[in-house]
Amino acid sequence: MQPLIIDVDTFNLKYTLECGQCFRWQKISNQEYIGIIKDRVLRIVQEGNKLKVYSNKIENLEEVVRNYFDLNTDYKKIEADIVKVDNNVKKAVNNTTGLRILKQDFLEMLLSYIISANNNIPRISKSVNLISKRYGKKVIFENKEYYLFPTLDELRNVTKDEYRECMVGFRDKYLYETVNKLIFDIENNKLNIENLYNYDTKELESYLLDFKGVGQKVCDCILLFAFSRFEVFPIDVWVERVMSVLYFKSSNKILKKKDILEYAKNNFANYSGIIQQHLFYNMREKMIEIN
DNA sequence: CTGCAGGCCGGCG
DNA sequence: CGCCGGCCTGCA
Repeated sequence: MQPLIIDVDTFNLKYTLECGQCFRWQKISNQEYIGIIKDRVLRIVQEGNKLKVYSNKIENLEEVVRNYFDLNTDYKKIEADIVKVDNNVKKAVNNTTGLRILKQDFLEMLLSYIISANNNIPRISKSVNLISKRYGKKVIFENKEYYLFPTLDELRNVTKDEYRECMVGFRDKYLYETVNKLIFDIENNKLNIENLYNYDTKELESYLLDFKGVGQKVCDCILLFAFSRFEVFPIDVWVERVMSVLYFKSSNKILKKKDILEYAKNNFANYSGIIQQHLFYNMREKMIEIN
């Protein structure tokens, strides 16, 4: 088939898909990945400022891709803005320009980041893929099978033990209770998922923190990667490490998450989440030194 | 064999 | 309140 061609600016497919915000994209090469957005499978190739997009489903394809990769937001302007923050940020952003925050599915983010607690990326991917394979719809694309992330309804009758069979370990009960709470809230008119996008960030945060298995870090990841709330700053052990080296090295007192959060709020402000992803990616790929 | 990985919960001081 | 031990699983 003829690919859909999309012109892009300040966009890097590799940095965007490998910065750790998503768990299911398969890497073919540095310029080519296969993954799932909503109800379709896509193979995307980046050639300079062009994306070639192949999919099993053509209708609204450009709109779906533009929305997922947030291509209608002016990242050139955002990056020009955040490089002024300080030299660490400037260096990081220049190394990984075009890294964008995805607009991913809420349910998938909620469950994936619950699974992420005290876990590592290969195992998180494995669990999310198992859950999709067992409960999601099968899609054939280029003669191979793929599985959509299941809907709430498809998860309705899944038991705690069945989650555990997906290798999620002690997080089984959190997934089970979370799915049940979502279904309960919807059926009792306490929740309309579409409406969550209209909540202000504090309101959304307090709703998310009510789920078992969702603490501050998991909550911030959902706010950032599903709801594009760029002002949040998820702090995991890696971010804690890079922040302490870059900004608190001369400090004598014991560093607390609260201190880092306050620093980000004061200095990174409305683009904290984007800066976090650049710093995290740069550190993990050793593009900046942290000793 | 231990230790530990992109935290969270629950119990305790 | 803040602190701390335990936790599935897989890999070093």
